[in-house]
Amino acid sequence: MVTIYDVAELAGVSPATVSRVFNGTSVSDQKVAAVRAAAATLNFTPNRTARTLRRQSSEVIALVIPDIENPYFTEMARGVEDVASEAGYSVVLCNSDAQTEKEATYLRIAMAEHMSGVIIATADEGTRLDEILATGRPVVAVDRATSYDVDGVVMANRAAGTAATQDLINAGYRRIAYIGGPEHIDTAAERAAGWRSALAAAMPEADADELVRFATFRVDGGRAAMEELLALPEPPDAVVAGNNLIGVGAIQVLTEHGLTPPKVGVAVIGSLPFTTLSPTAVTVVKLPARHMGVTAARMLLERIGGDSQPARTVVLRNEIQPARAARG
Amino acid sequence: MVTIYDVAELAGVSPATVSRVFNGTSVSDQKVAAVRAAAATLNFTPNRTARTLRRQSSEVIALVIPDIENPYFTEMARGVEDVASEAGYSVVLCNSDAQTEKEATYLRIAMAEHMSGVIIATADEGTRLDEILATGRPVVAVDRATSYDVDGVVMANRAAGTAATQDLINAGYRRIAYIGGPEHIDTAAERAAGWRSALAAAMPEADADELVRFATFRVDGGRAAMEELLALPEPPDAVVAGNNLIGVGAIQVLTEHGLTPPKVGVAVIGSLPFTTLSPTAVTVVKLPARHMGVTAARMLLERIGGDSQPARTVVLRNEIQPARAARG
DNA sequence: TTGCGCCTTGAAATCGATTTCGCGTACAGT
DNA sequence: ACTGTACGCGAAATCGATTTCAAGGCGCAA
Repeated sequence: MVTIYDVAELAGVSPATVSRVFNGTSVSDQKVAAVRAAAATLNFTPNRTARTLRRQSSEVIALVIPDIENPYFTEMARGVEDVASEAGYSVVLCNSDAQTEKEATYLRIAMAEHMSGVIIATADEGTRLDEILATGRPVVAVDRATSYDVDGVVMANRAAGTAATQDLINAGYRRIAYIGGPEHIDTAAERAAGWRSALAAAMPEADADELVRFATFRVDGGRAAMEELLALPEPPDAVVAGNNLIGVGAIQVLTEHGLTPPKVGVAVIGSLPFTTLSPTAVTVVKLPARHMGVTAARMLLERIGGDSQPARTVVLRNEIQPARAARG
Repeated sequence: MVTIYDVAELAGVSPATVSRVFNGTSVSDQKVAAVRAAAATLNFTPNRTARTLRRQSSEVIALVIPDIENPYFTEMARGVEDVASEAGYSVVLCNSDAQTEKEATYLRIAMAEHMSGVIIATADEGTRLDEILATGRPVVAVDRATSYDVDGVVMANRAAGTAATQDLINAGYRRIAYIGGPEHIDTAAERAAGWRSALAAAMPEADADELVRFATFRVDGGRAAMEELLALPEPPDAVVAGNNLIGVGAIQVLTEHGLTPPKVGVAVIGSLPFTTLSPTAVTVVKLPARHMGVTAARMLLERIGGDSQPARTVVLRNEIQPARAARG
C-alpha cells in the first residue's frame, strides 16, 4: 500500500506537505502540482484508518434498523445513503433484528470505530443511548421517538391511523378491525389510537376491543391476526393494517379465504412496493420512508458539522392513496 | 475514551501487558486478574481504529450488492450477516446501484478501511477487481460469476429457466414469452438460455426471438416489457419472469388488464416474499438467497483464516414451487 | 555451582496520517 | 531601511493498540 511518505519522497517534499495538499491548507501551487503528480503516478489512496485514528472521527455513519428485510426500512436506507454519500460519508447498515442487545452491540462498535454519528430506528423503548451520547456523538432517532433528548424524524402516525380508517368508513364498511404492531412500540400505539378515534367518532356503538389485534410487524404476524379475526363469530368487513408487512399477511389470508379486496375492505399504513394486486383495490397510506431517511441524514450531518441548537423533532406528513374500486 | 494506558496505570502494569491480556498471550494469572479488574472499573473498550492501523486488518467485511431494495439481496445480506456476526465480524452493506463506478468507490473504501474481505454481487461484467486482489484481500463473487480467479457462489440459472418454462408447458400453455434482465448480465443470459432450450424442445415451431424481452431487473422493467408483449398481434398466453421484481411488474400489468394468473400463465425465477396473490396461481422457482449469503460468508471467512486452496465455485440448487391452480 | 533455555514483562518501535511548533522568507506599512 | 505580519514548509509529536527486542528471573540439567 502506497503511503504519504512514498508520495512525499517522489514529489521531493515532506509528508506534512502531502497531507496539506489533500486537506486544503496553504501550499504553493508548484508543490501542489508536484504532489498531485506523484500521488497520481503512485495511485495513492490515503489510509483511512490512520486518518481516523489521528482525527478521532471518521466519515462513516451508522444506520441501525430493526428489520433489513422490510422494504420500508430499505427505502429509508436509500434516502440516508444518498444524502450521506453526496457529503462524502459512508453508511454502515446495522440490522438489530428488533433486539435491544444487538442494538447495543452495534452502538458499541460505532463508538469503537469512531463513527461520526448514528441514525437509529429503535427496537423498542428499552434502547439505551447514554453511553454513545456521553461520547458527544450525535444521534438522530428515525421512525420511532425515544425518551432521550436527541433529534428525531417521525411521521403523523395517529393521523395515518385515522385517515386509513376514515377511508374505509367512507367506502361504506361498518365493521372495521385493526391489526397493529407490538403495543409497546410508540408508532404502533399511535396508529391504533388513530383507528380507535375514527371508529368511535363514526360508530360509537362499535366494540373496538373486540376488533383490535396486536401482532409482530411481520408478514406472519399479519397472517395470524387476520386468521383470528376471520374466526370471530361476527368477522369484520374491513381491516386496517398497522404496517406494510402486516398488510401483506392480512391480504394473503383474505385471498386464500376467497375474500380478495374489496370484498373485505383493506387499508394499509405503509406502501406495498411489491404487491401484485390491482392497485385500485386497497387503500394505502404512503409513508415517507425515503424522505425520513433523507431528513434524518441531513440533520445528522448538520450536527456533525457542529450545529448545537436544541434538539428538534420533524414530523413528516403521509399521503393517502384511496382504493378506487367500489366495494364488491 | 479510556485507553490501554489508563488501564495499565490503574492495574500497575505496562500497556504491553494489557494488550497481551486481551490477545491471549502469556501473562501471569495475577496480572491478568489485575488488568481485567482495571478494565472493568474503567469500562474499557479497545480502540478498533488503533488496532486496525497496527494489525493492518479489521474484523469488517464489505458486502456489495446492486440493489438494496430488492428483497432477494436483503435476504442474502441476512445470510451473510448471520454468519459474519457469529464469527465476530461486522458487515458493511454497500449499494452499488448497479453502477460500476459506485462499485469501484466502495472497493476503494474497503481497501482504505483495511476491511478483511469483500463479498460482491457484481453490477455487470465490467467490474474491476484487480486492485483489491492485488492487496491480497479475499473476494467472493456471489450470485454472478466474474472473469477473475476468485471463489464464487452461484445457482443453476439455466436449469431454473428450463424448470420454470417446463412447468408452464406442462400446465398447457403454448405461447410462452420471456422477460429477462439485461442481456449482458450472465445470470440473465443463462436463465434466458434455459427458457429458450425448453421452448425449442417442446415446440420447435415457436419463434423465440419474437417472445423475448430484455429489461432492467426492476419492477418498472417488468411492467414495460409486459405491456409490449400484450401489444403484440398475437400476445403470449404465458410468461417467464427473469427475476422477482420483473415478475411483480408483469403480474401487476396482467392484473390491470384483467388477465390475472392463471388466465395468463406466470412463472417467476425468484421468490415473491411480499406478494398478495393467492400463492397457488403462480409458479415460483425459489432461489436460495439466504443460503448463498451463508455460503459466501463461510468461504470468505475461510480465506481470511488463511485457506489458500485454488478458487472454488459452489453451485446451489433451486427449488421449484409449481402453481397449483388449474389454467383459467 | 554454572550454564542453558523458557517464561514473563517493560521499553520502545511501529502502523500512516494529521497537526503543532518553529524557522525562514516575502511583503506591507511607516 | 526597518519592523511586523503572514505564509510556506519541514521536523517531530501525536492518535492508541500491537509487537519486537532485550532483560531479568526461575527451573532444570550437567
